Amino acid sequence: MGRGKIEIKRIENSSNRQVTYSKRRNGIIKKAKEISVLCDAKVSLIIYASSGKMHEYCSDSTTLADMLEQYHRLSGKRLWDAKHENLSNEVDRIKKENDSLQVKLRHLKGEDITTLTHRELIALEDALEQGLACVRHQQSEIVKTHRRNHKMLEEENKELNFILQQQREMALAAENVKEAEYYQRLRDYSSQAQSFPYRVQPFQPNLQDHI
Amino acid sequence: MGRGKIEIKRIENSSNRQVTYSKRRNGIIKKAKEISVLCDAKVSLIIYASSGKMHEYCSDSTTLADMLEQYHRLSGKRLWDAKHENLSNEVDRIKKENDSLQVKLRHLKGEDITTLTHRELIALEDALEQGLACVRHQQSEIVKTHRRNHKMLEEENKELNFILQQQREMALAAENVKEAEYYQRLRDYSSQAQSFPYRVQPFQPNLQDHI
DNA sequence: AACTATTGATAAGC
DNA sequence: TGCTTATCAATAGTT
Repeated sequence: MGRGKIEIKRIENSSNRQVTYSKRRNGIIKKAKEISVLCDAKVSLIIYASSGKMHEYCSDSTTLADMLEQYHRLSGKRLWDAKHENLSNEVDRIKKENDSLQVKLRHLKGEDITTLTHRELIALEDALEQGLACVRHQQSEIVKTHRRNHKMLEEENKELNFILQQQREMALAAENVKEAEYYQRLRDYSSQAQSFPYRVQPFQPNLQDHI
Repeated sequence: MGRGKIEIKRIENSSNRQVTYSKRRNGIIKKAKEISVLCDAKVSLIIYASSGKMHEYCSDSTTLADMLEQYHRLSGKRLWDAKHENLSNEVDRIKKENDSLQVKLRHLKGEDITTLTHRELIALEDALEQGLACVRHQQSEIVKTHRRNHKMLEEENKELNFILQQQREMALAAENVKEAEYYQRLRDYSSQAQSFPYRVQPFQPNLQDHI
């Protein structure tokens, strides 16, 4: 279509090629739009010119990512890079490991063991016994530690009580001293007031008994 | 182009739409091939019909994966990042789950339990005891089954031996009958051959003793 | 980029 | 689907 027929082979004239590219590119994109509207189709179109410039078209109803997702599902071909595939493999690997761990865990809990052989059951029993021994040992360790702590606290308590007692006694002694001084001053005052030479106060031999 | 002009909007008649889709799809793919040859361009075209069927075209000189790689580089848009991130997250999630399972397993085996509280140790002990009970029960079940099977085999064996013995006896009896017949014929012959009125043959009272 | 003669695509019909 | 054909659309070459 055009002023003359053309052979479908590379256009050697660079500017002609460029012009044809531009015209036909628009043509294809228009066609893509039309088919997507007319026929309710999803179209994804990517064109790279030899110059390196890129043009793309994607139906309004979808995205390129969606298209590729569907492509992946329908064709089974993998378009993603190696990294993606590695991740995918890793997920599979870890999932398998997970399953295996879950099975082991269930076996140790005594679940799903009807399919095990006698030999496997014996190994399981051994493992459980050893685990139980360790756990009980640890429990007794904890009890021991608790006891030790308890004893230490008790002793500390005793010591603190002792110190407290000492402090109280010291405070009491100070009080007595003050009291003694008070009476002394009273005596001084009396002797002064009465202008009498001397008078002996009653002695107090056991201060502790007052507490 | 065609017998009449058409409006660019969804074709409601389903079979018309299907026919138009097919024709135009071929048209676009032809155009794509032409531009890629004429203008040295790389073209990638993916079309999904509303029916779900997929058609694709990709220039001979390249692959879809290459095209997307270039797309990635030229547009900067990341088509599979979301997917990638999802996978990455899933890997993390499963790894964590894995770790937790490993820890549980180690605890049940009595390892790494020094950091556990007394309460946790008690729970662990309970779990181990229950597991042990299940495993031992299963072991005894297996032993029971083995015993039962053993007994059955013994009985079957006995029965087979009995049947075999019977067959031997029957075979022996049959053999004796044949032998008796043989001697009878011999007797008959002798008495006939001598054409003598009668002559008593030596009697054989205990045939069995000959065997 | 606009024009247009010409070819190519395709809508309708079978 | 495939074929045909009248008609319209795309575009090659020109300006």
